[in-house]
Amino acid sequence: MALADERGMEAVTMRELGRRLGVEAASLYNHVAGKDDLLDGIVELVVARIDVPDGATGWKEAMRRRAVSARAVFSRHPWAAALIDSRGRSGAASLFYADRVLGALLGAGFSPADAANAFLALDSYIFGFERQRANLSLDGDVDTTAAAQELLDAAPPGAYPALVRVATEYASTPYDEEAAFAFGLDLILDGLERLLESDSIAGRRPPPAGRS
Amino acid sequence: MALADERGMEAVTMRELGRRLGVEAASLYNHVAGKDDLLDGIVELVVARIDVPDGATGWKEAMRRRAVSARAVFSRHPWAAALIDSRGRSGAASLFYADRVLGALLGAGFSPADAANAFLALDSYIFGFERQRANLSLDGDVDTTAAAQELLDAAPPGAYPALVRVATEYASTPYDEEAAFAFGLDLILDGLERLLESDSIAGRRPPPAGRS
DNA sequence: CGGGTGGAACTAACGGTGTTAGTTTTCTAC
DNA sequence: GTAGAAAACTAACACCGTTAGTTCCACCCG
Repeated sequence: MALADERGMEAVTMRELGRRLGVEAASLYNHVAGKDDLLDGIVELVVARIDVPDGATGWKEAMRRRAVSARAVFSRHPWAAALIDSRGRSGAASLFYADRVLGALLGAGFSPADAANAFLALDSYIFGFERQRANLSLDGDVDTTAAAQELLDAAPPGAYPALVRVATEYASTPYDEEAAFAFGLDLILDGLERLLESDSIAGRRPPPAGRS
Repeated sequence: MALADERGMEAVTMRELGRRLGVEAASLYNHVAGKDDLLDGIVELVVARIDVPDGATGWKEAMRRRAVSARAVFSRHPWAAALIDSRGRSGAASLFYADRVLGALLGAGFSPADAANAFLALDSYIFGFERQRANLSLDGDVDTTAAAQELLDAAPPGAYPALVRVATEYASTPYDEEAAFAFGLDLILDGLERLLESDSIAGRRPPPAGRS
């Protein structure tokens, strides 16, 4: 993880890791089954760092905390989200994580199907947001106003009117990533809350899994 | 793309592609600057296949169409989502795509900041969902009831109660991916609609970018 | 104290990757 | 028919993950 933090994921190679540890690459195979095993271990470590609902706080706050916690982890380790979704998450930490999240949702009154869908929707958003952040801001604090200005300069005069209008906006007022993340997150959380309320009013008729 | 479709992304290598074209690997460099250039080209082709708002249909329907279109493309080319988010999207097709989406949102009355946030939220969800789908169902039609049963068998007896409860549900009734996707999508779209209505009622006071 | 045992390092190599340099073939256009 | 360009070829480089076989060294037991 330290190696990935400092030099990026593409630098974590058996030989480089060995060099880092003062050891030959082949020697690592005494401790790890292979590179896949190594990466799986890293994934487990990362997932274990994400805050997990504790059962005491309400579901909405718990979900929000989980989301911002995941985002904090991904911001500290920009390679983590890409790594996690390039491999399955099937380790103990991942199962524990899923269990706690689903537990919080079931405890709040969601049906099993809705809980699963809510979990999937939230995780899709959280991981998807990170993915977009990672490959448009290139990790690290990019000056978004400068980036917007650059796009304005590079764009052909007539083309992309809407894109230009939005870029103009962000060329003057800086982009607040925290607010952007909260925007979509609250959309989903508020929607889930409304779903929960309408179901409890409707008197426990099993709700359809899909579209309203 | 044909090679990736048939043998997976890890099979698209310079030498294999050359073999496919009856040519040596090094010869490809007469047509492509390098592998990055090649992959960028593939990304452009994929993005160009996603339906783009045409300006005639309402914003909500246009966004939904775009989402299901993207999902259809990703389902035909399971490697595409991972490829796109492993590289930036900066080509002409990507810019065109972004412009059309933002245009539809601006035209519907969203402020530039809200349009950008809505675009980001939707794309985060669309791509994030695909990512999750790809690495838990392993491309192709996995029997989800069997997978759920397998998890039930493998889980330690006492652990993961919530996970087990949800898995039990899906061991009997099969998982409807379409419905699961629509679940989160409608959450976001309905939330955006509500945001739009409340803003237009509130009489054009510039709305905060972030949480409600 | 001495020897055996086992873990963890080493060297060397294999097949595969992207990529480059230099050369040769092939096609097109005058 | 030939000059020149486009695109193929061969050969090689540096790197990757991984394996086989070997050596070293520290610990335990008699």
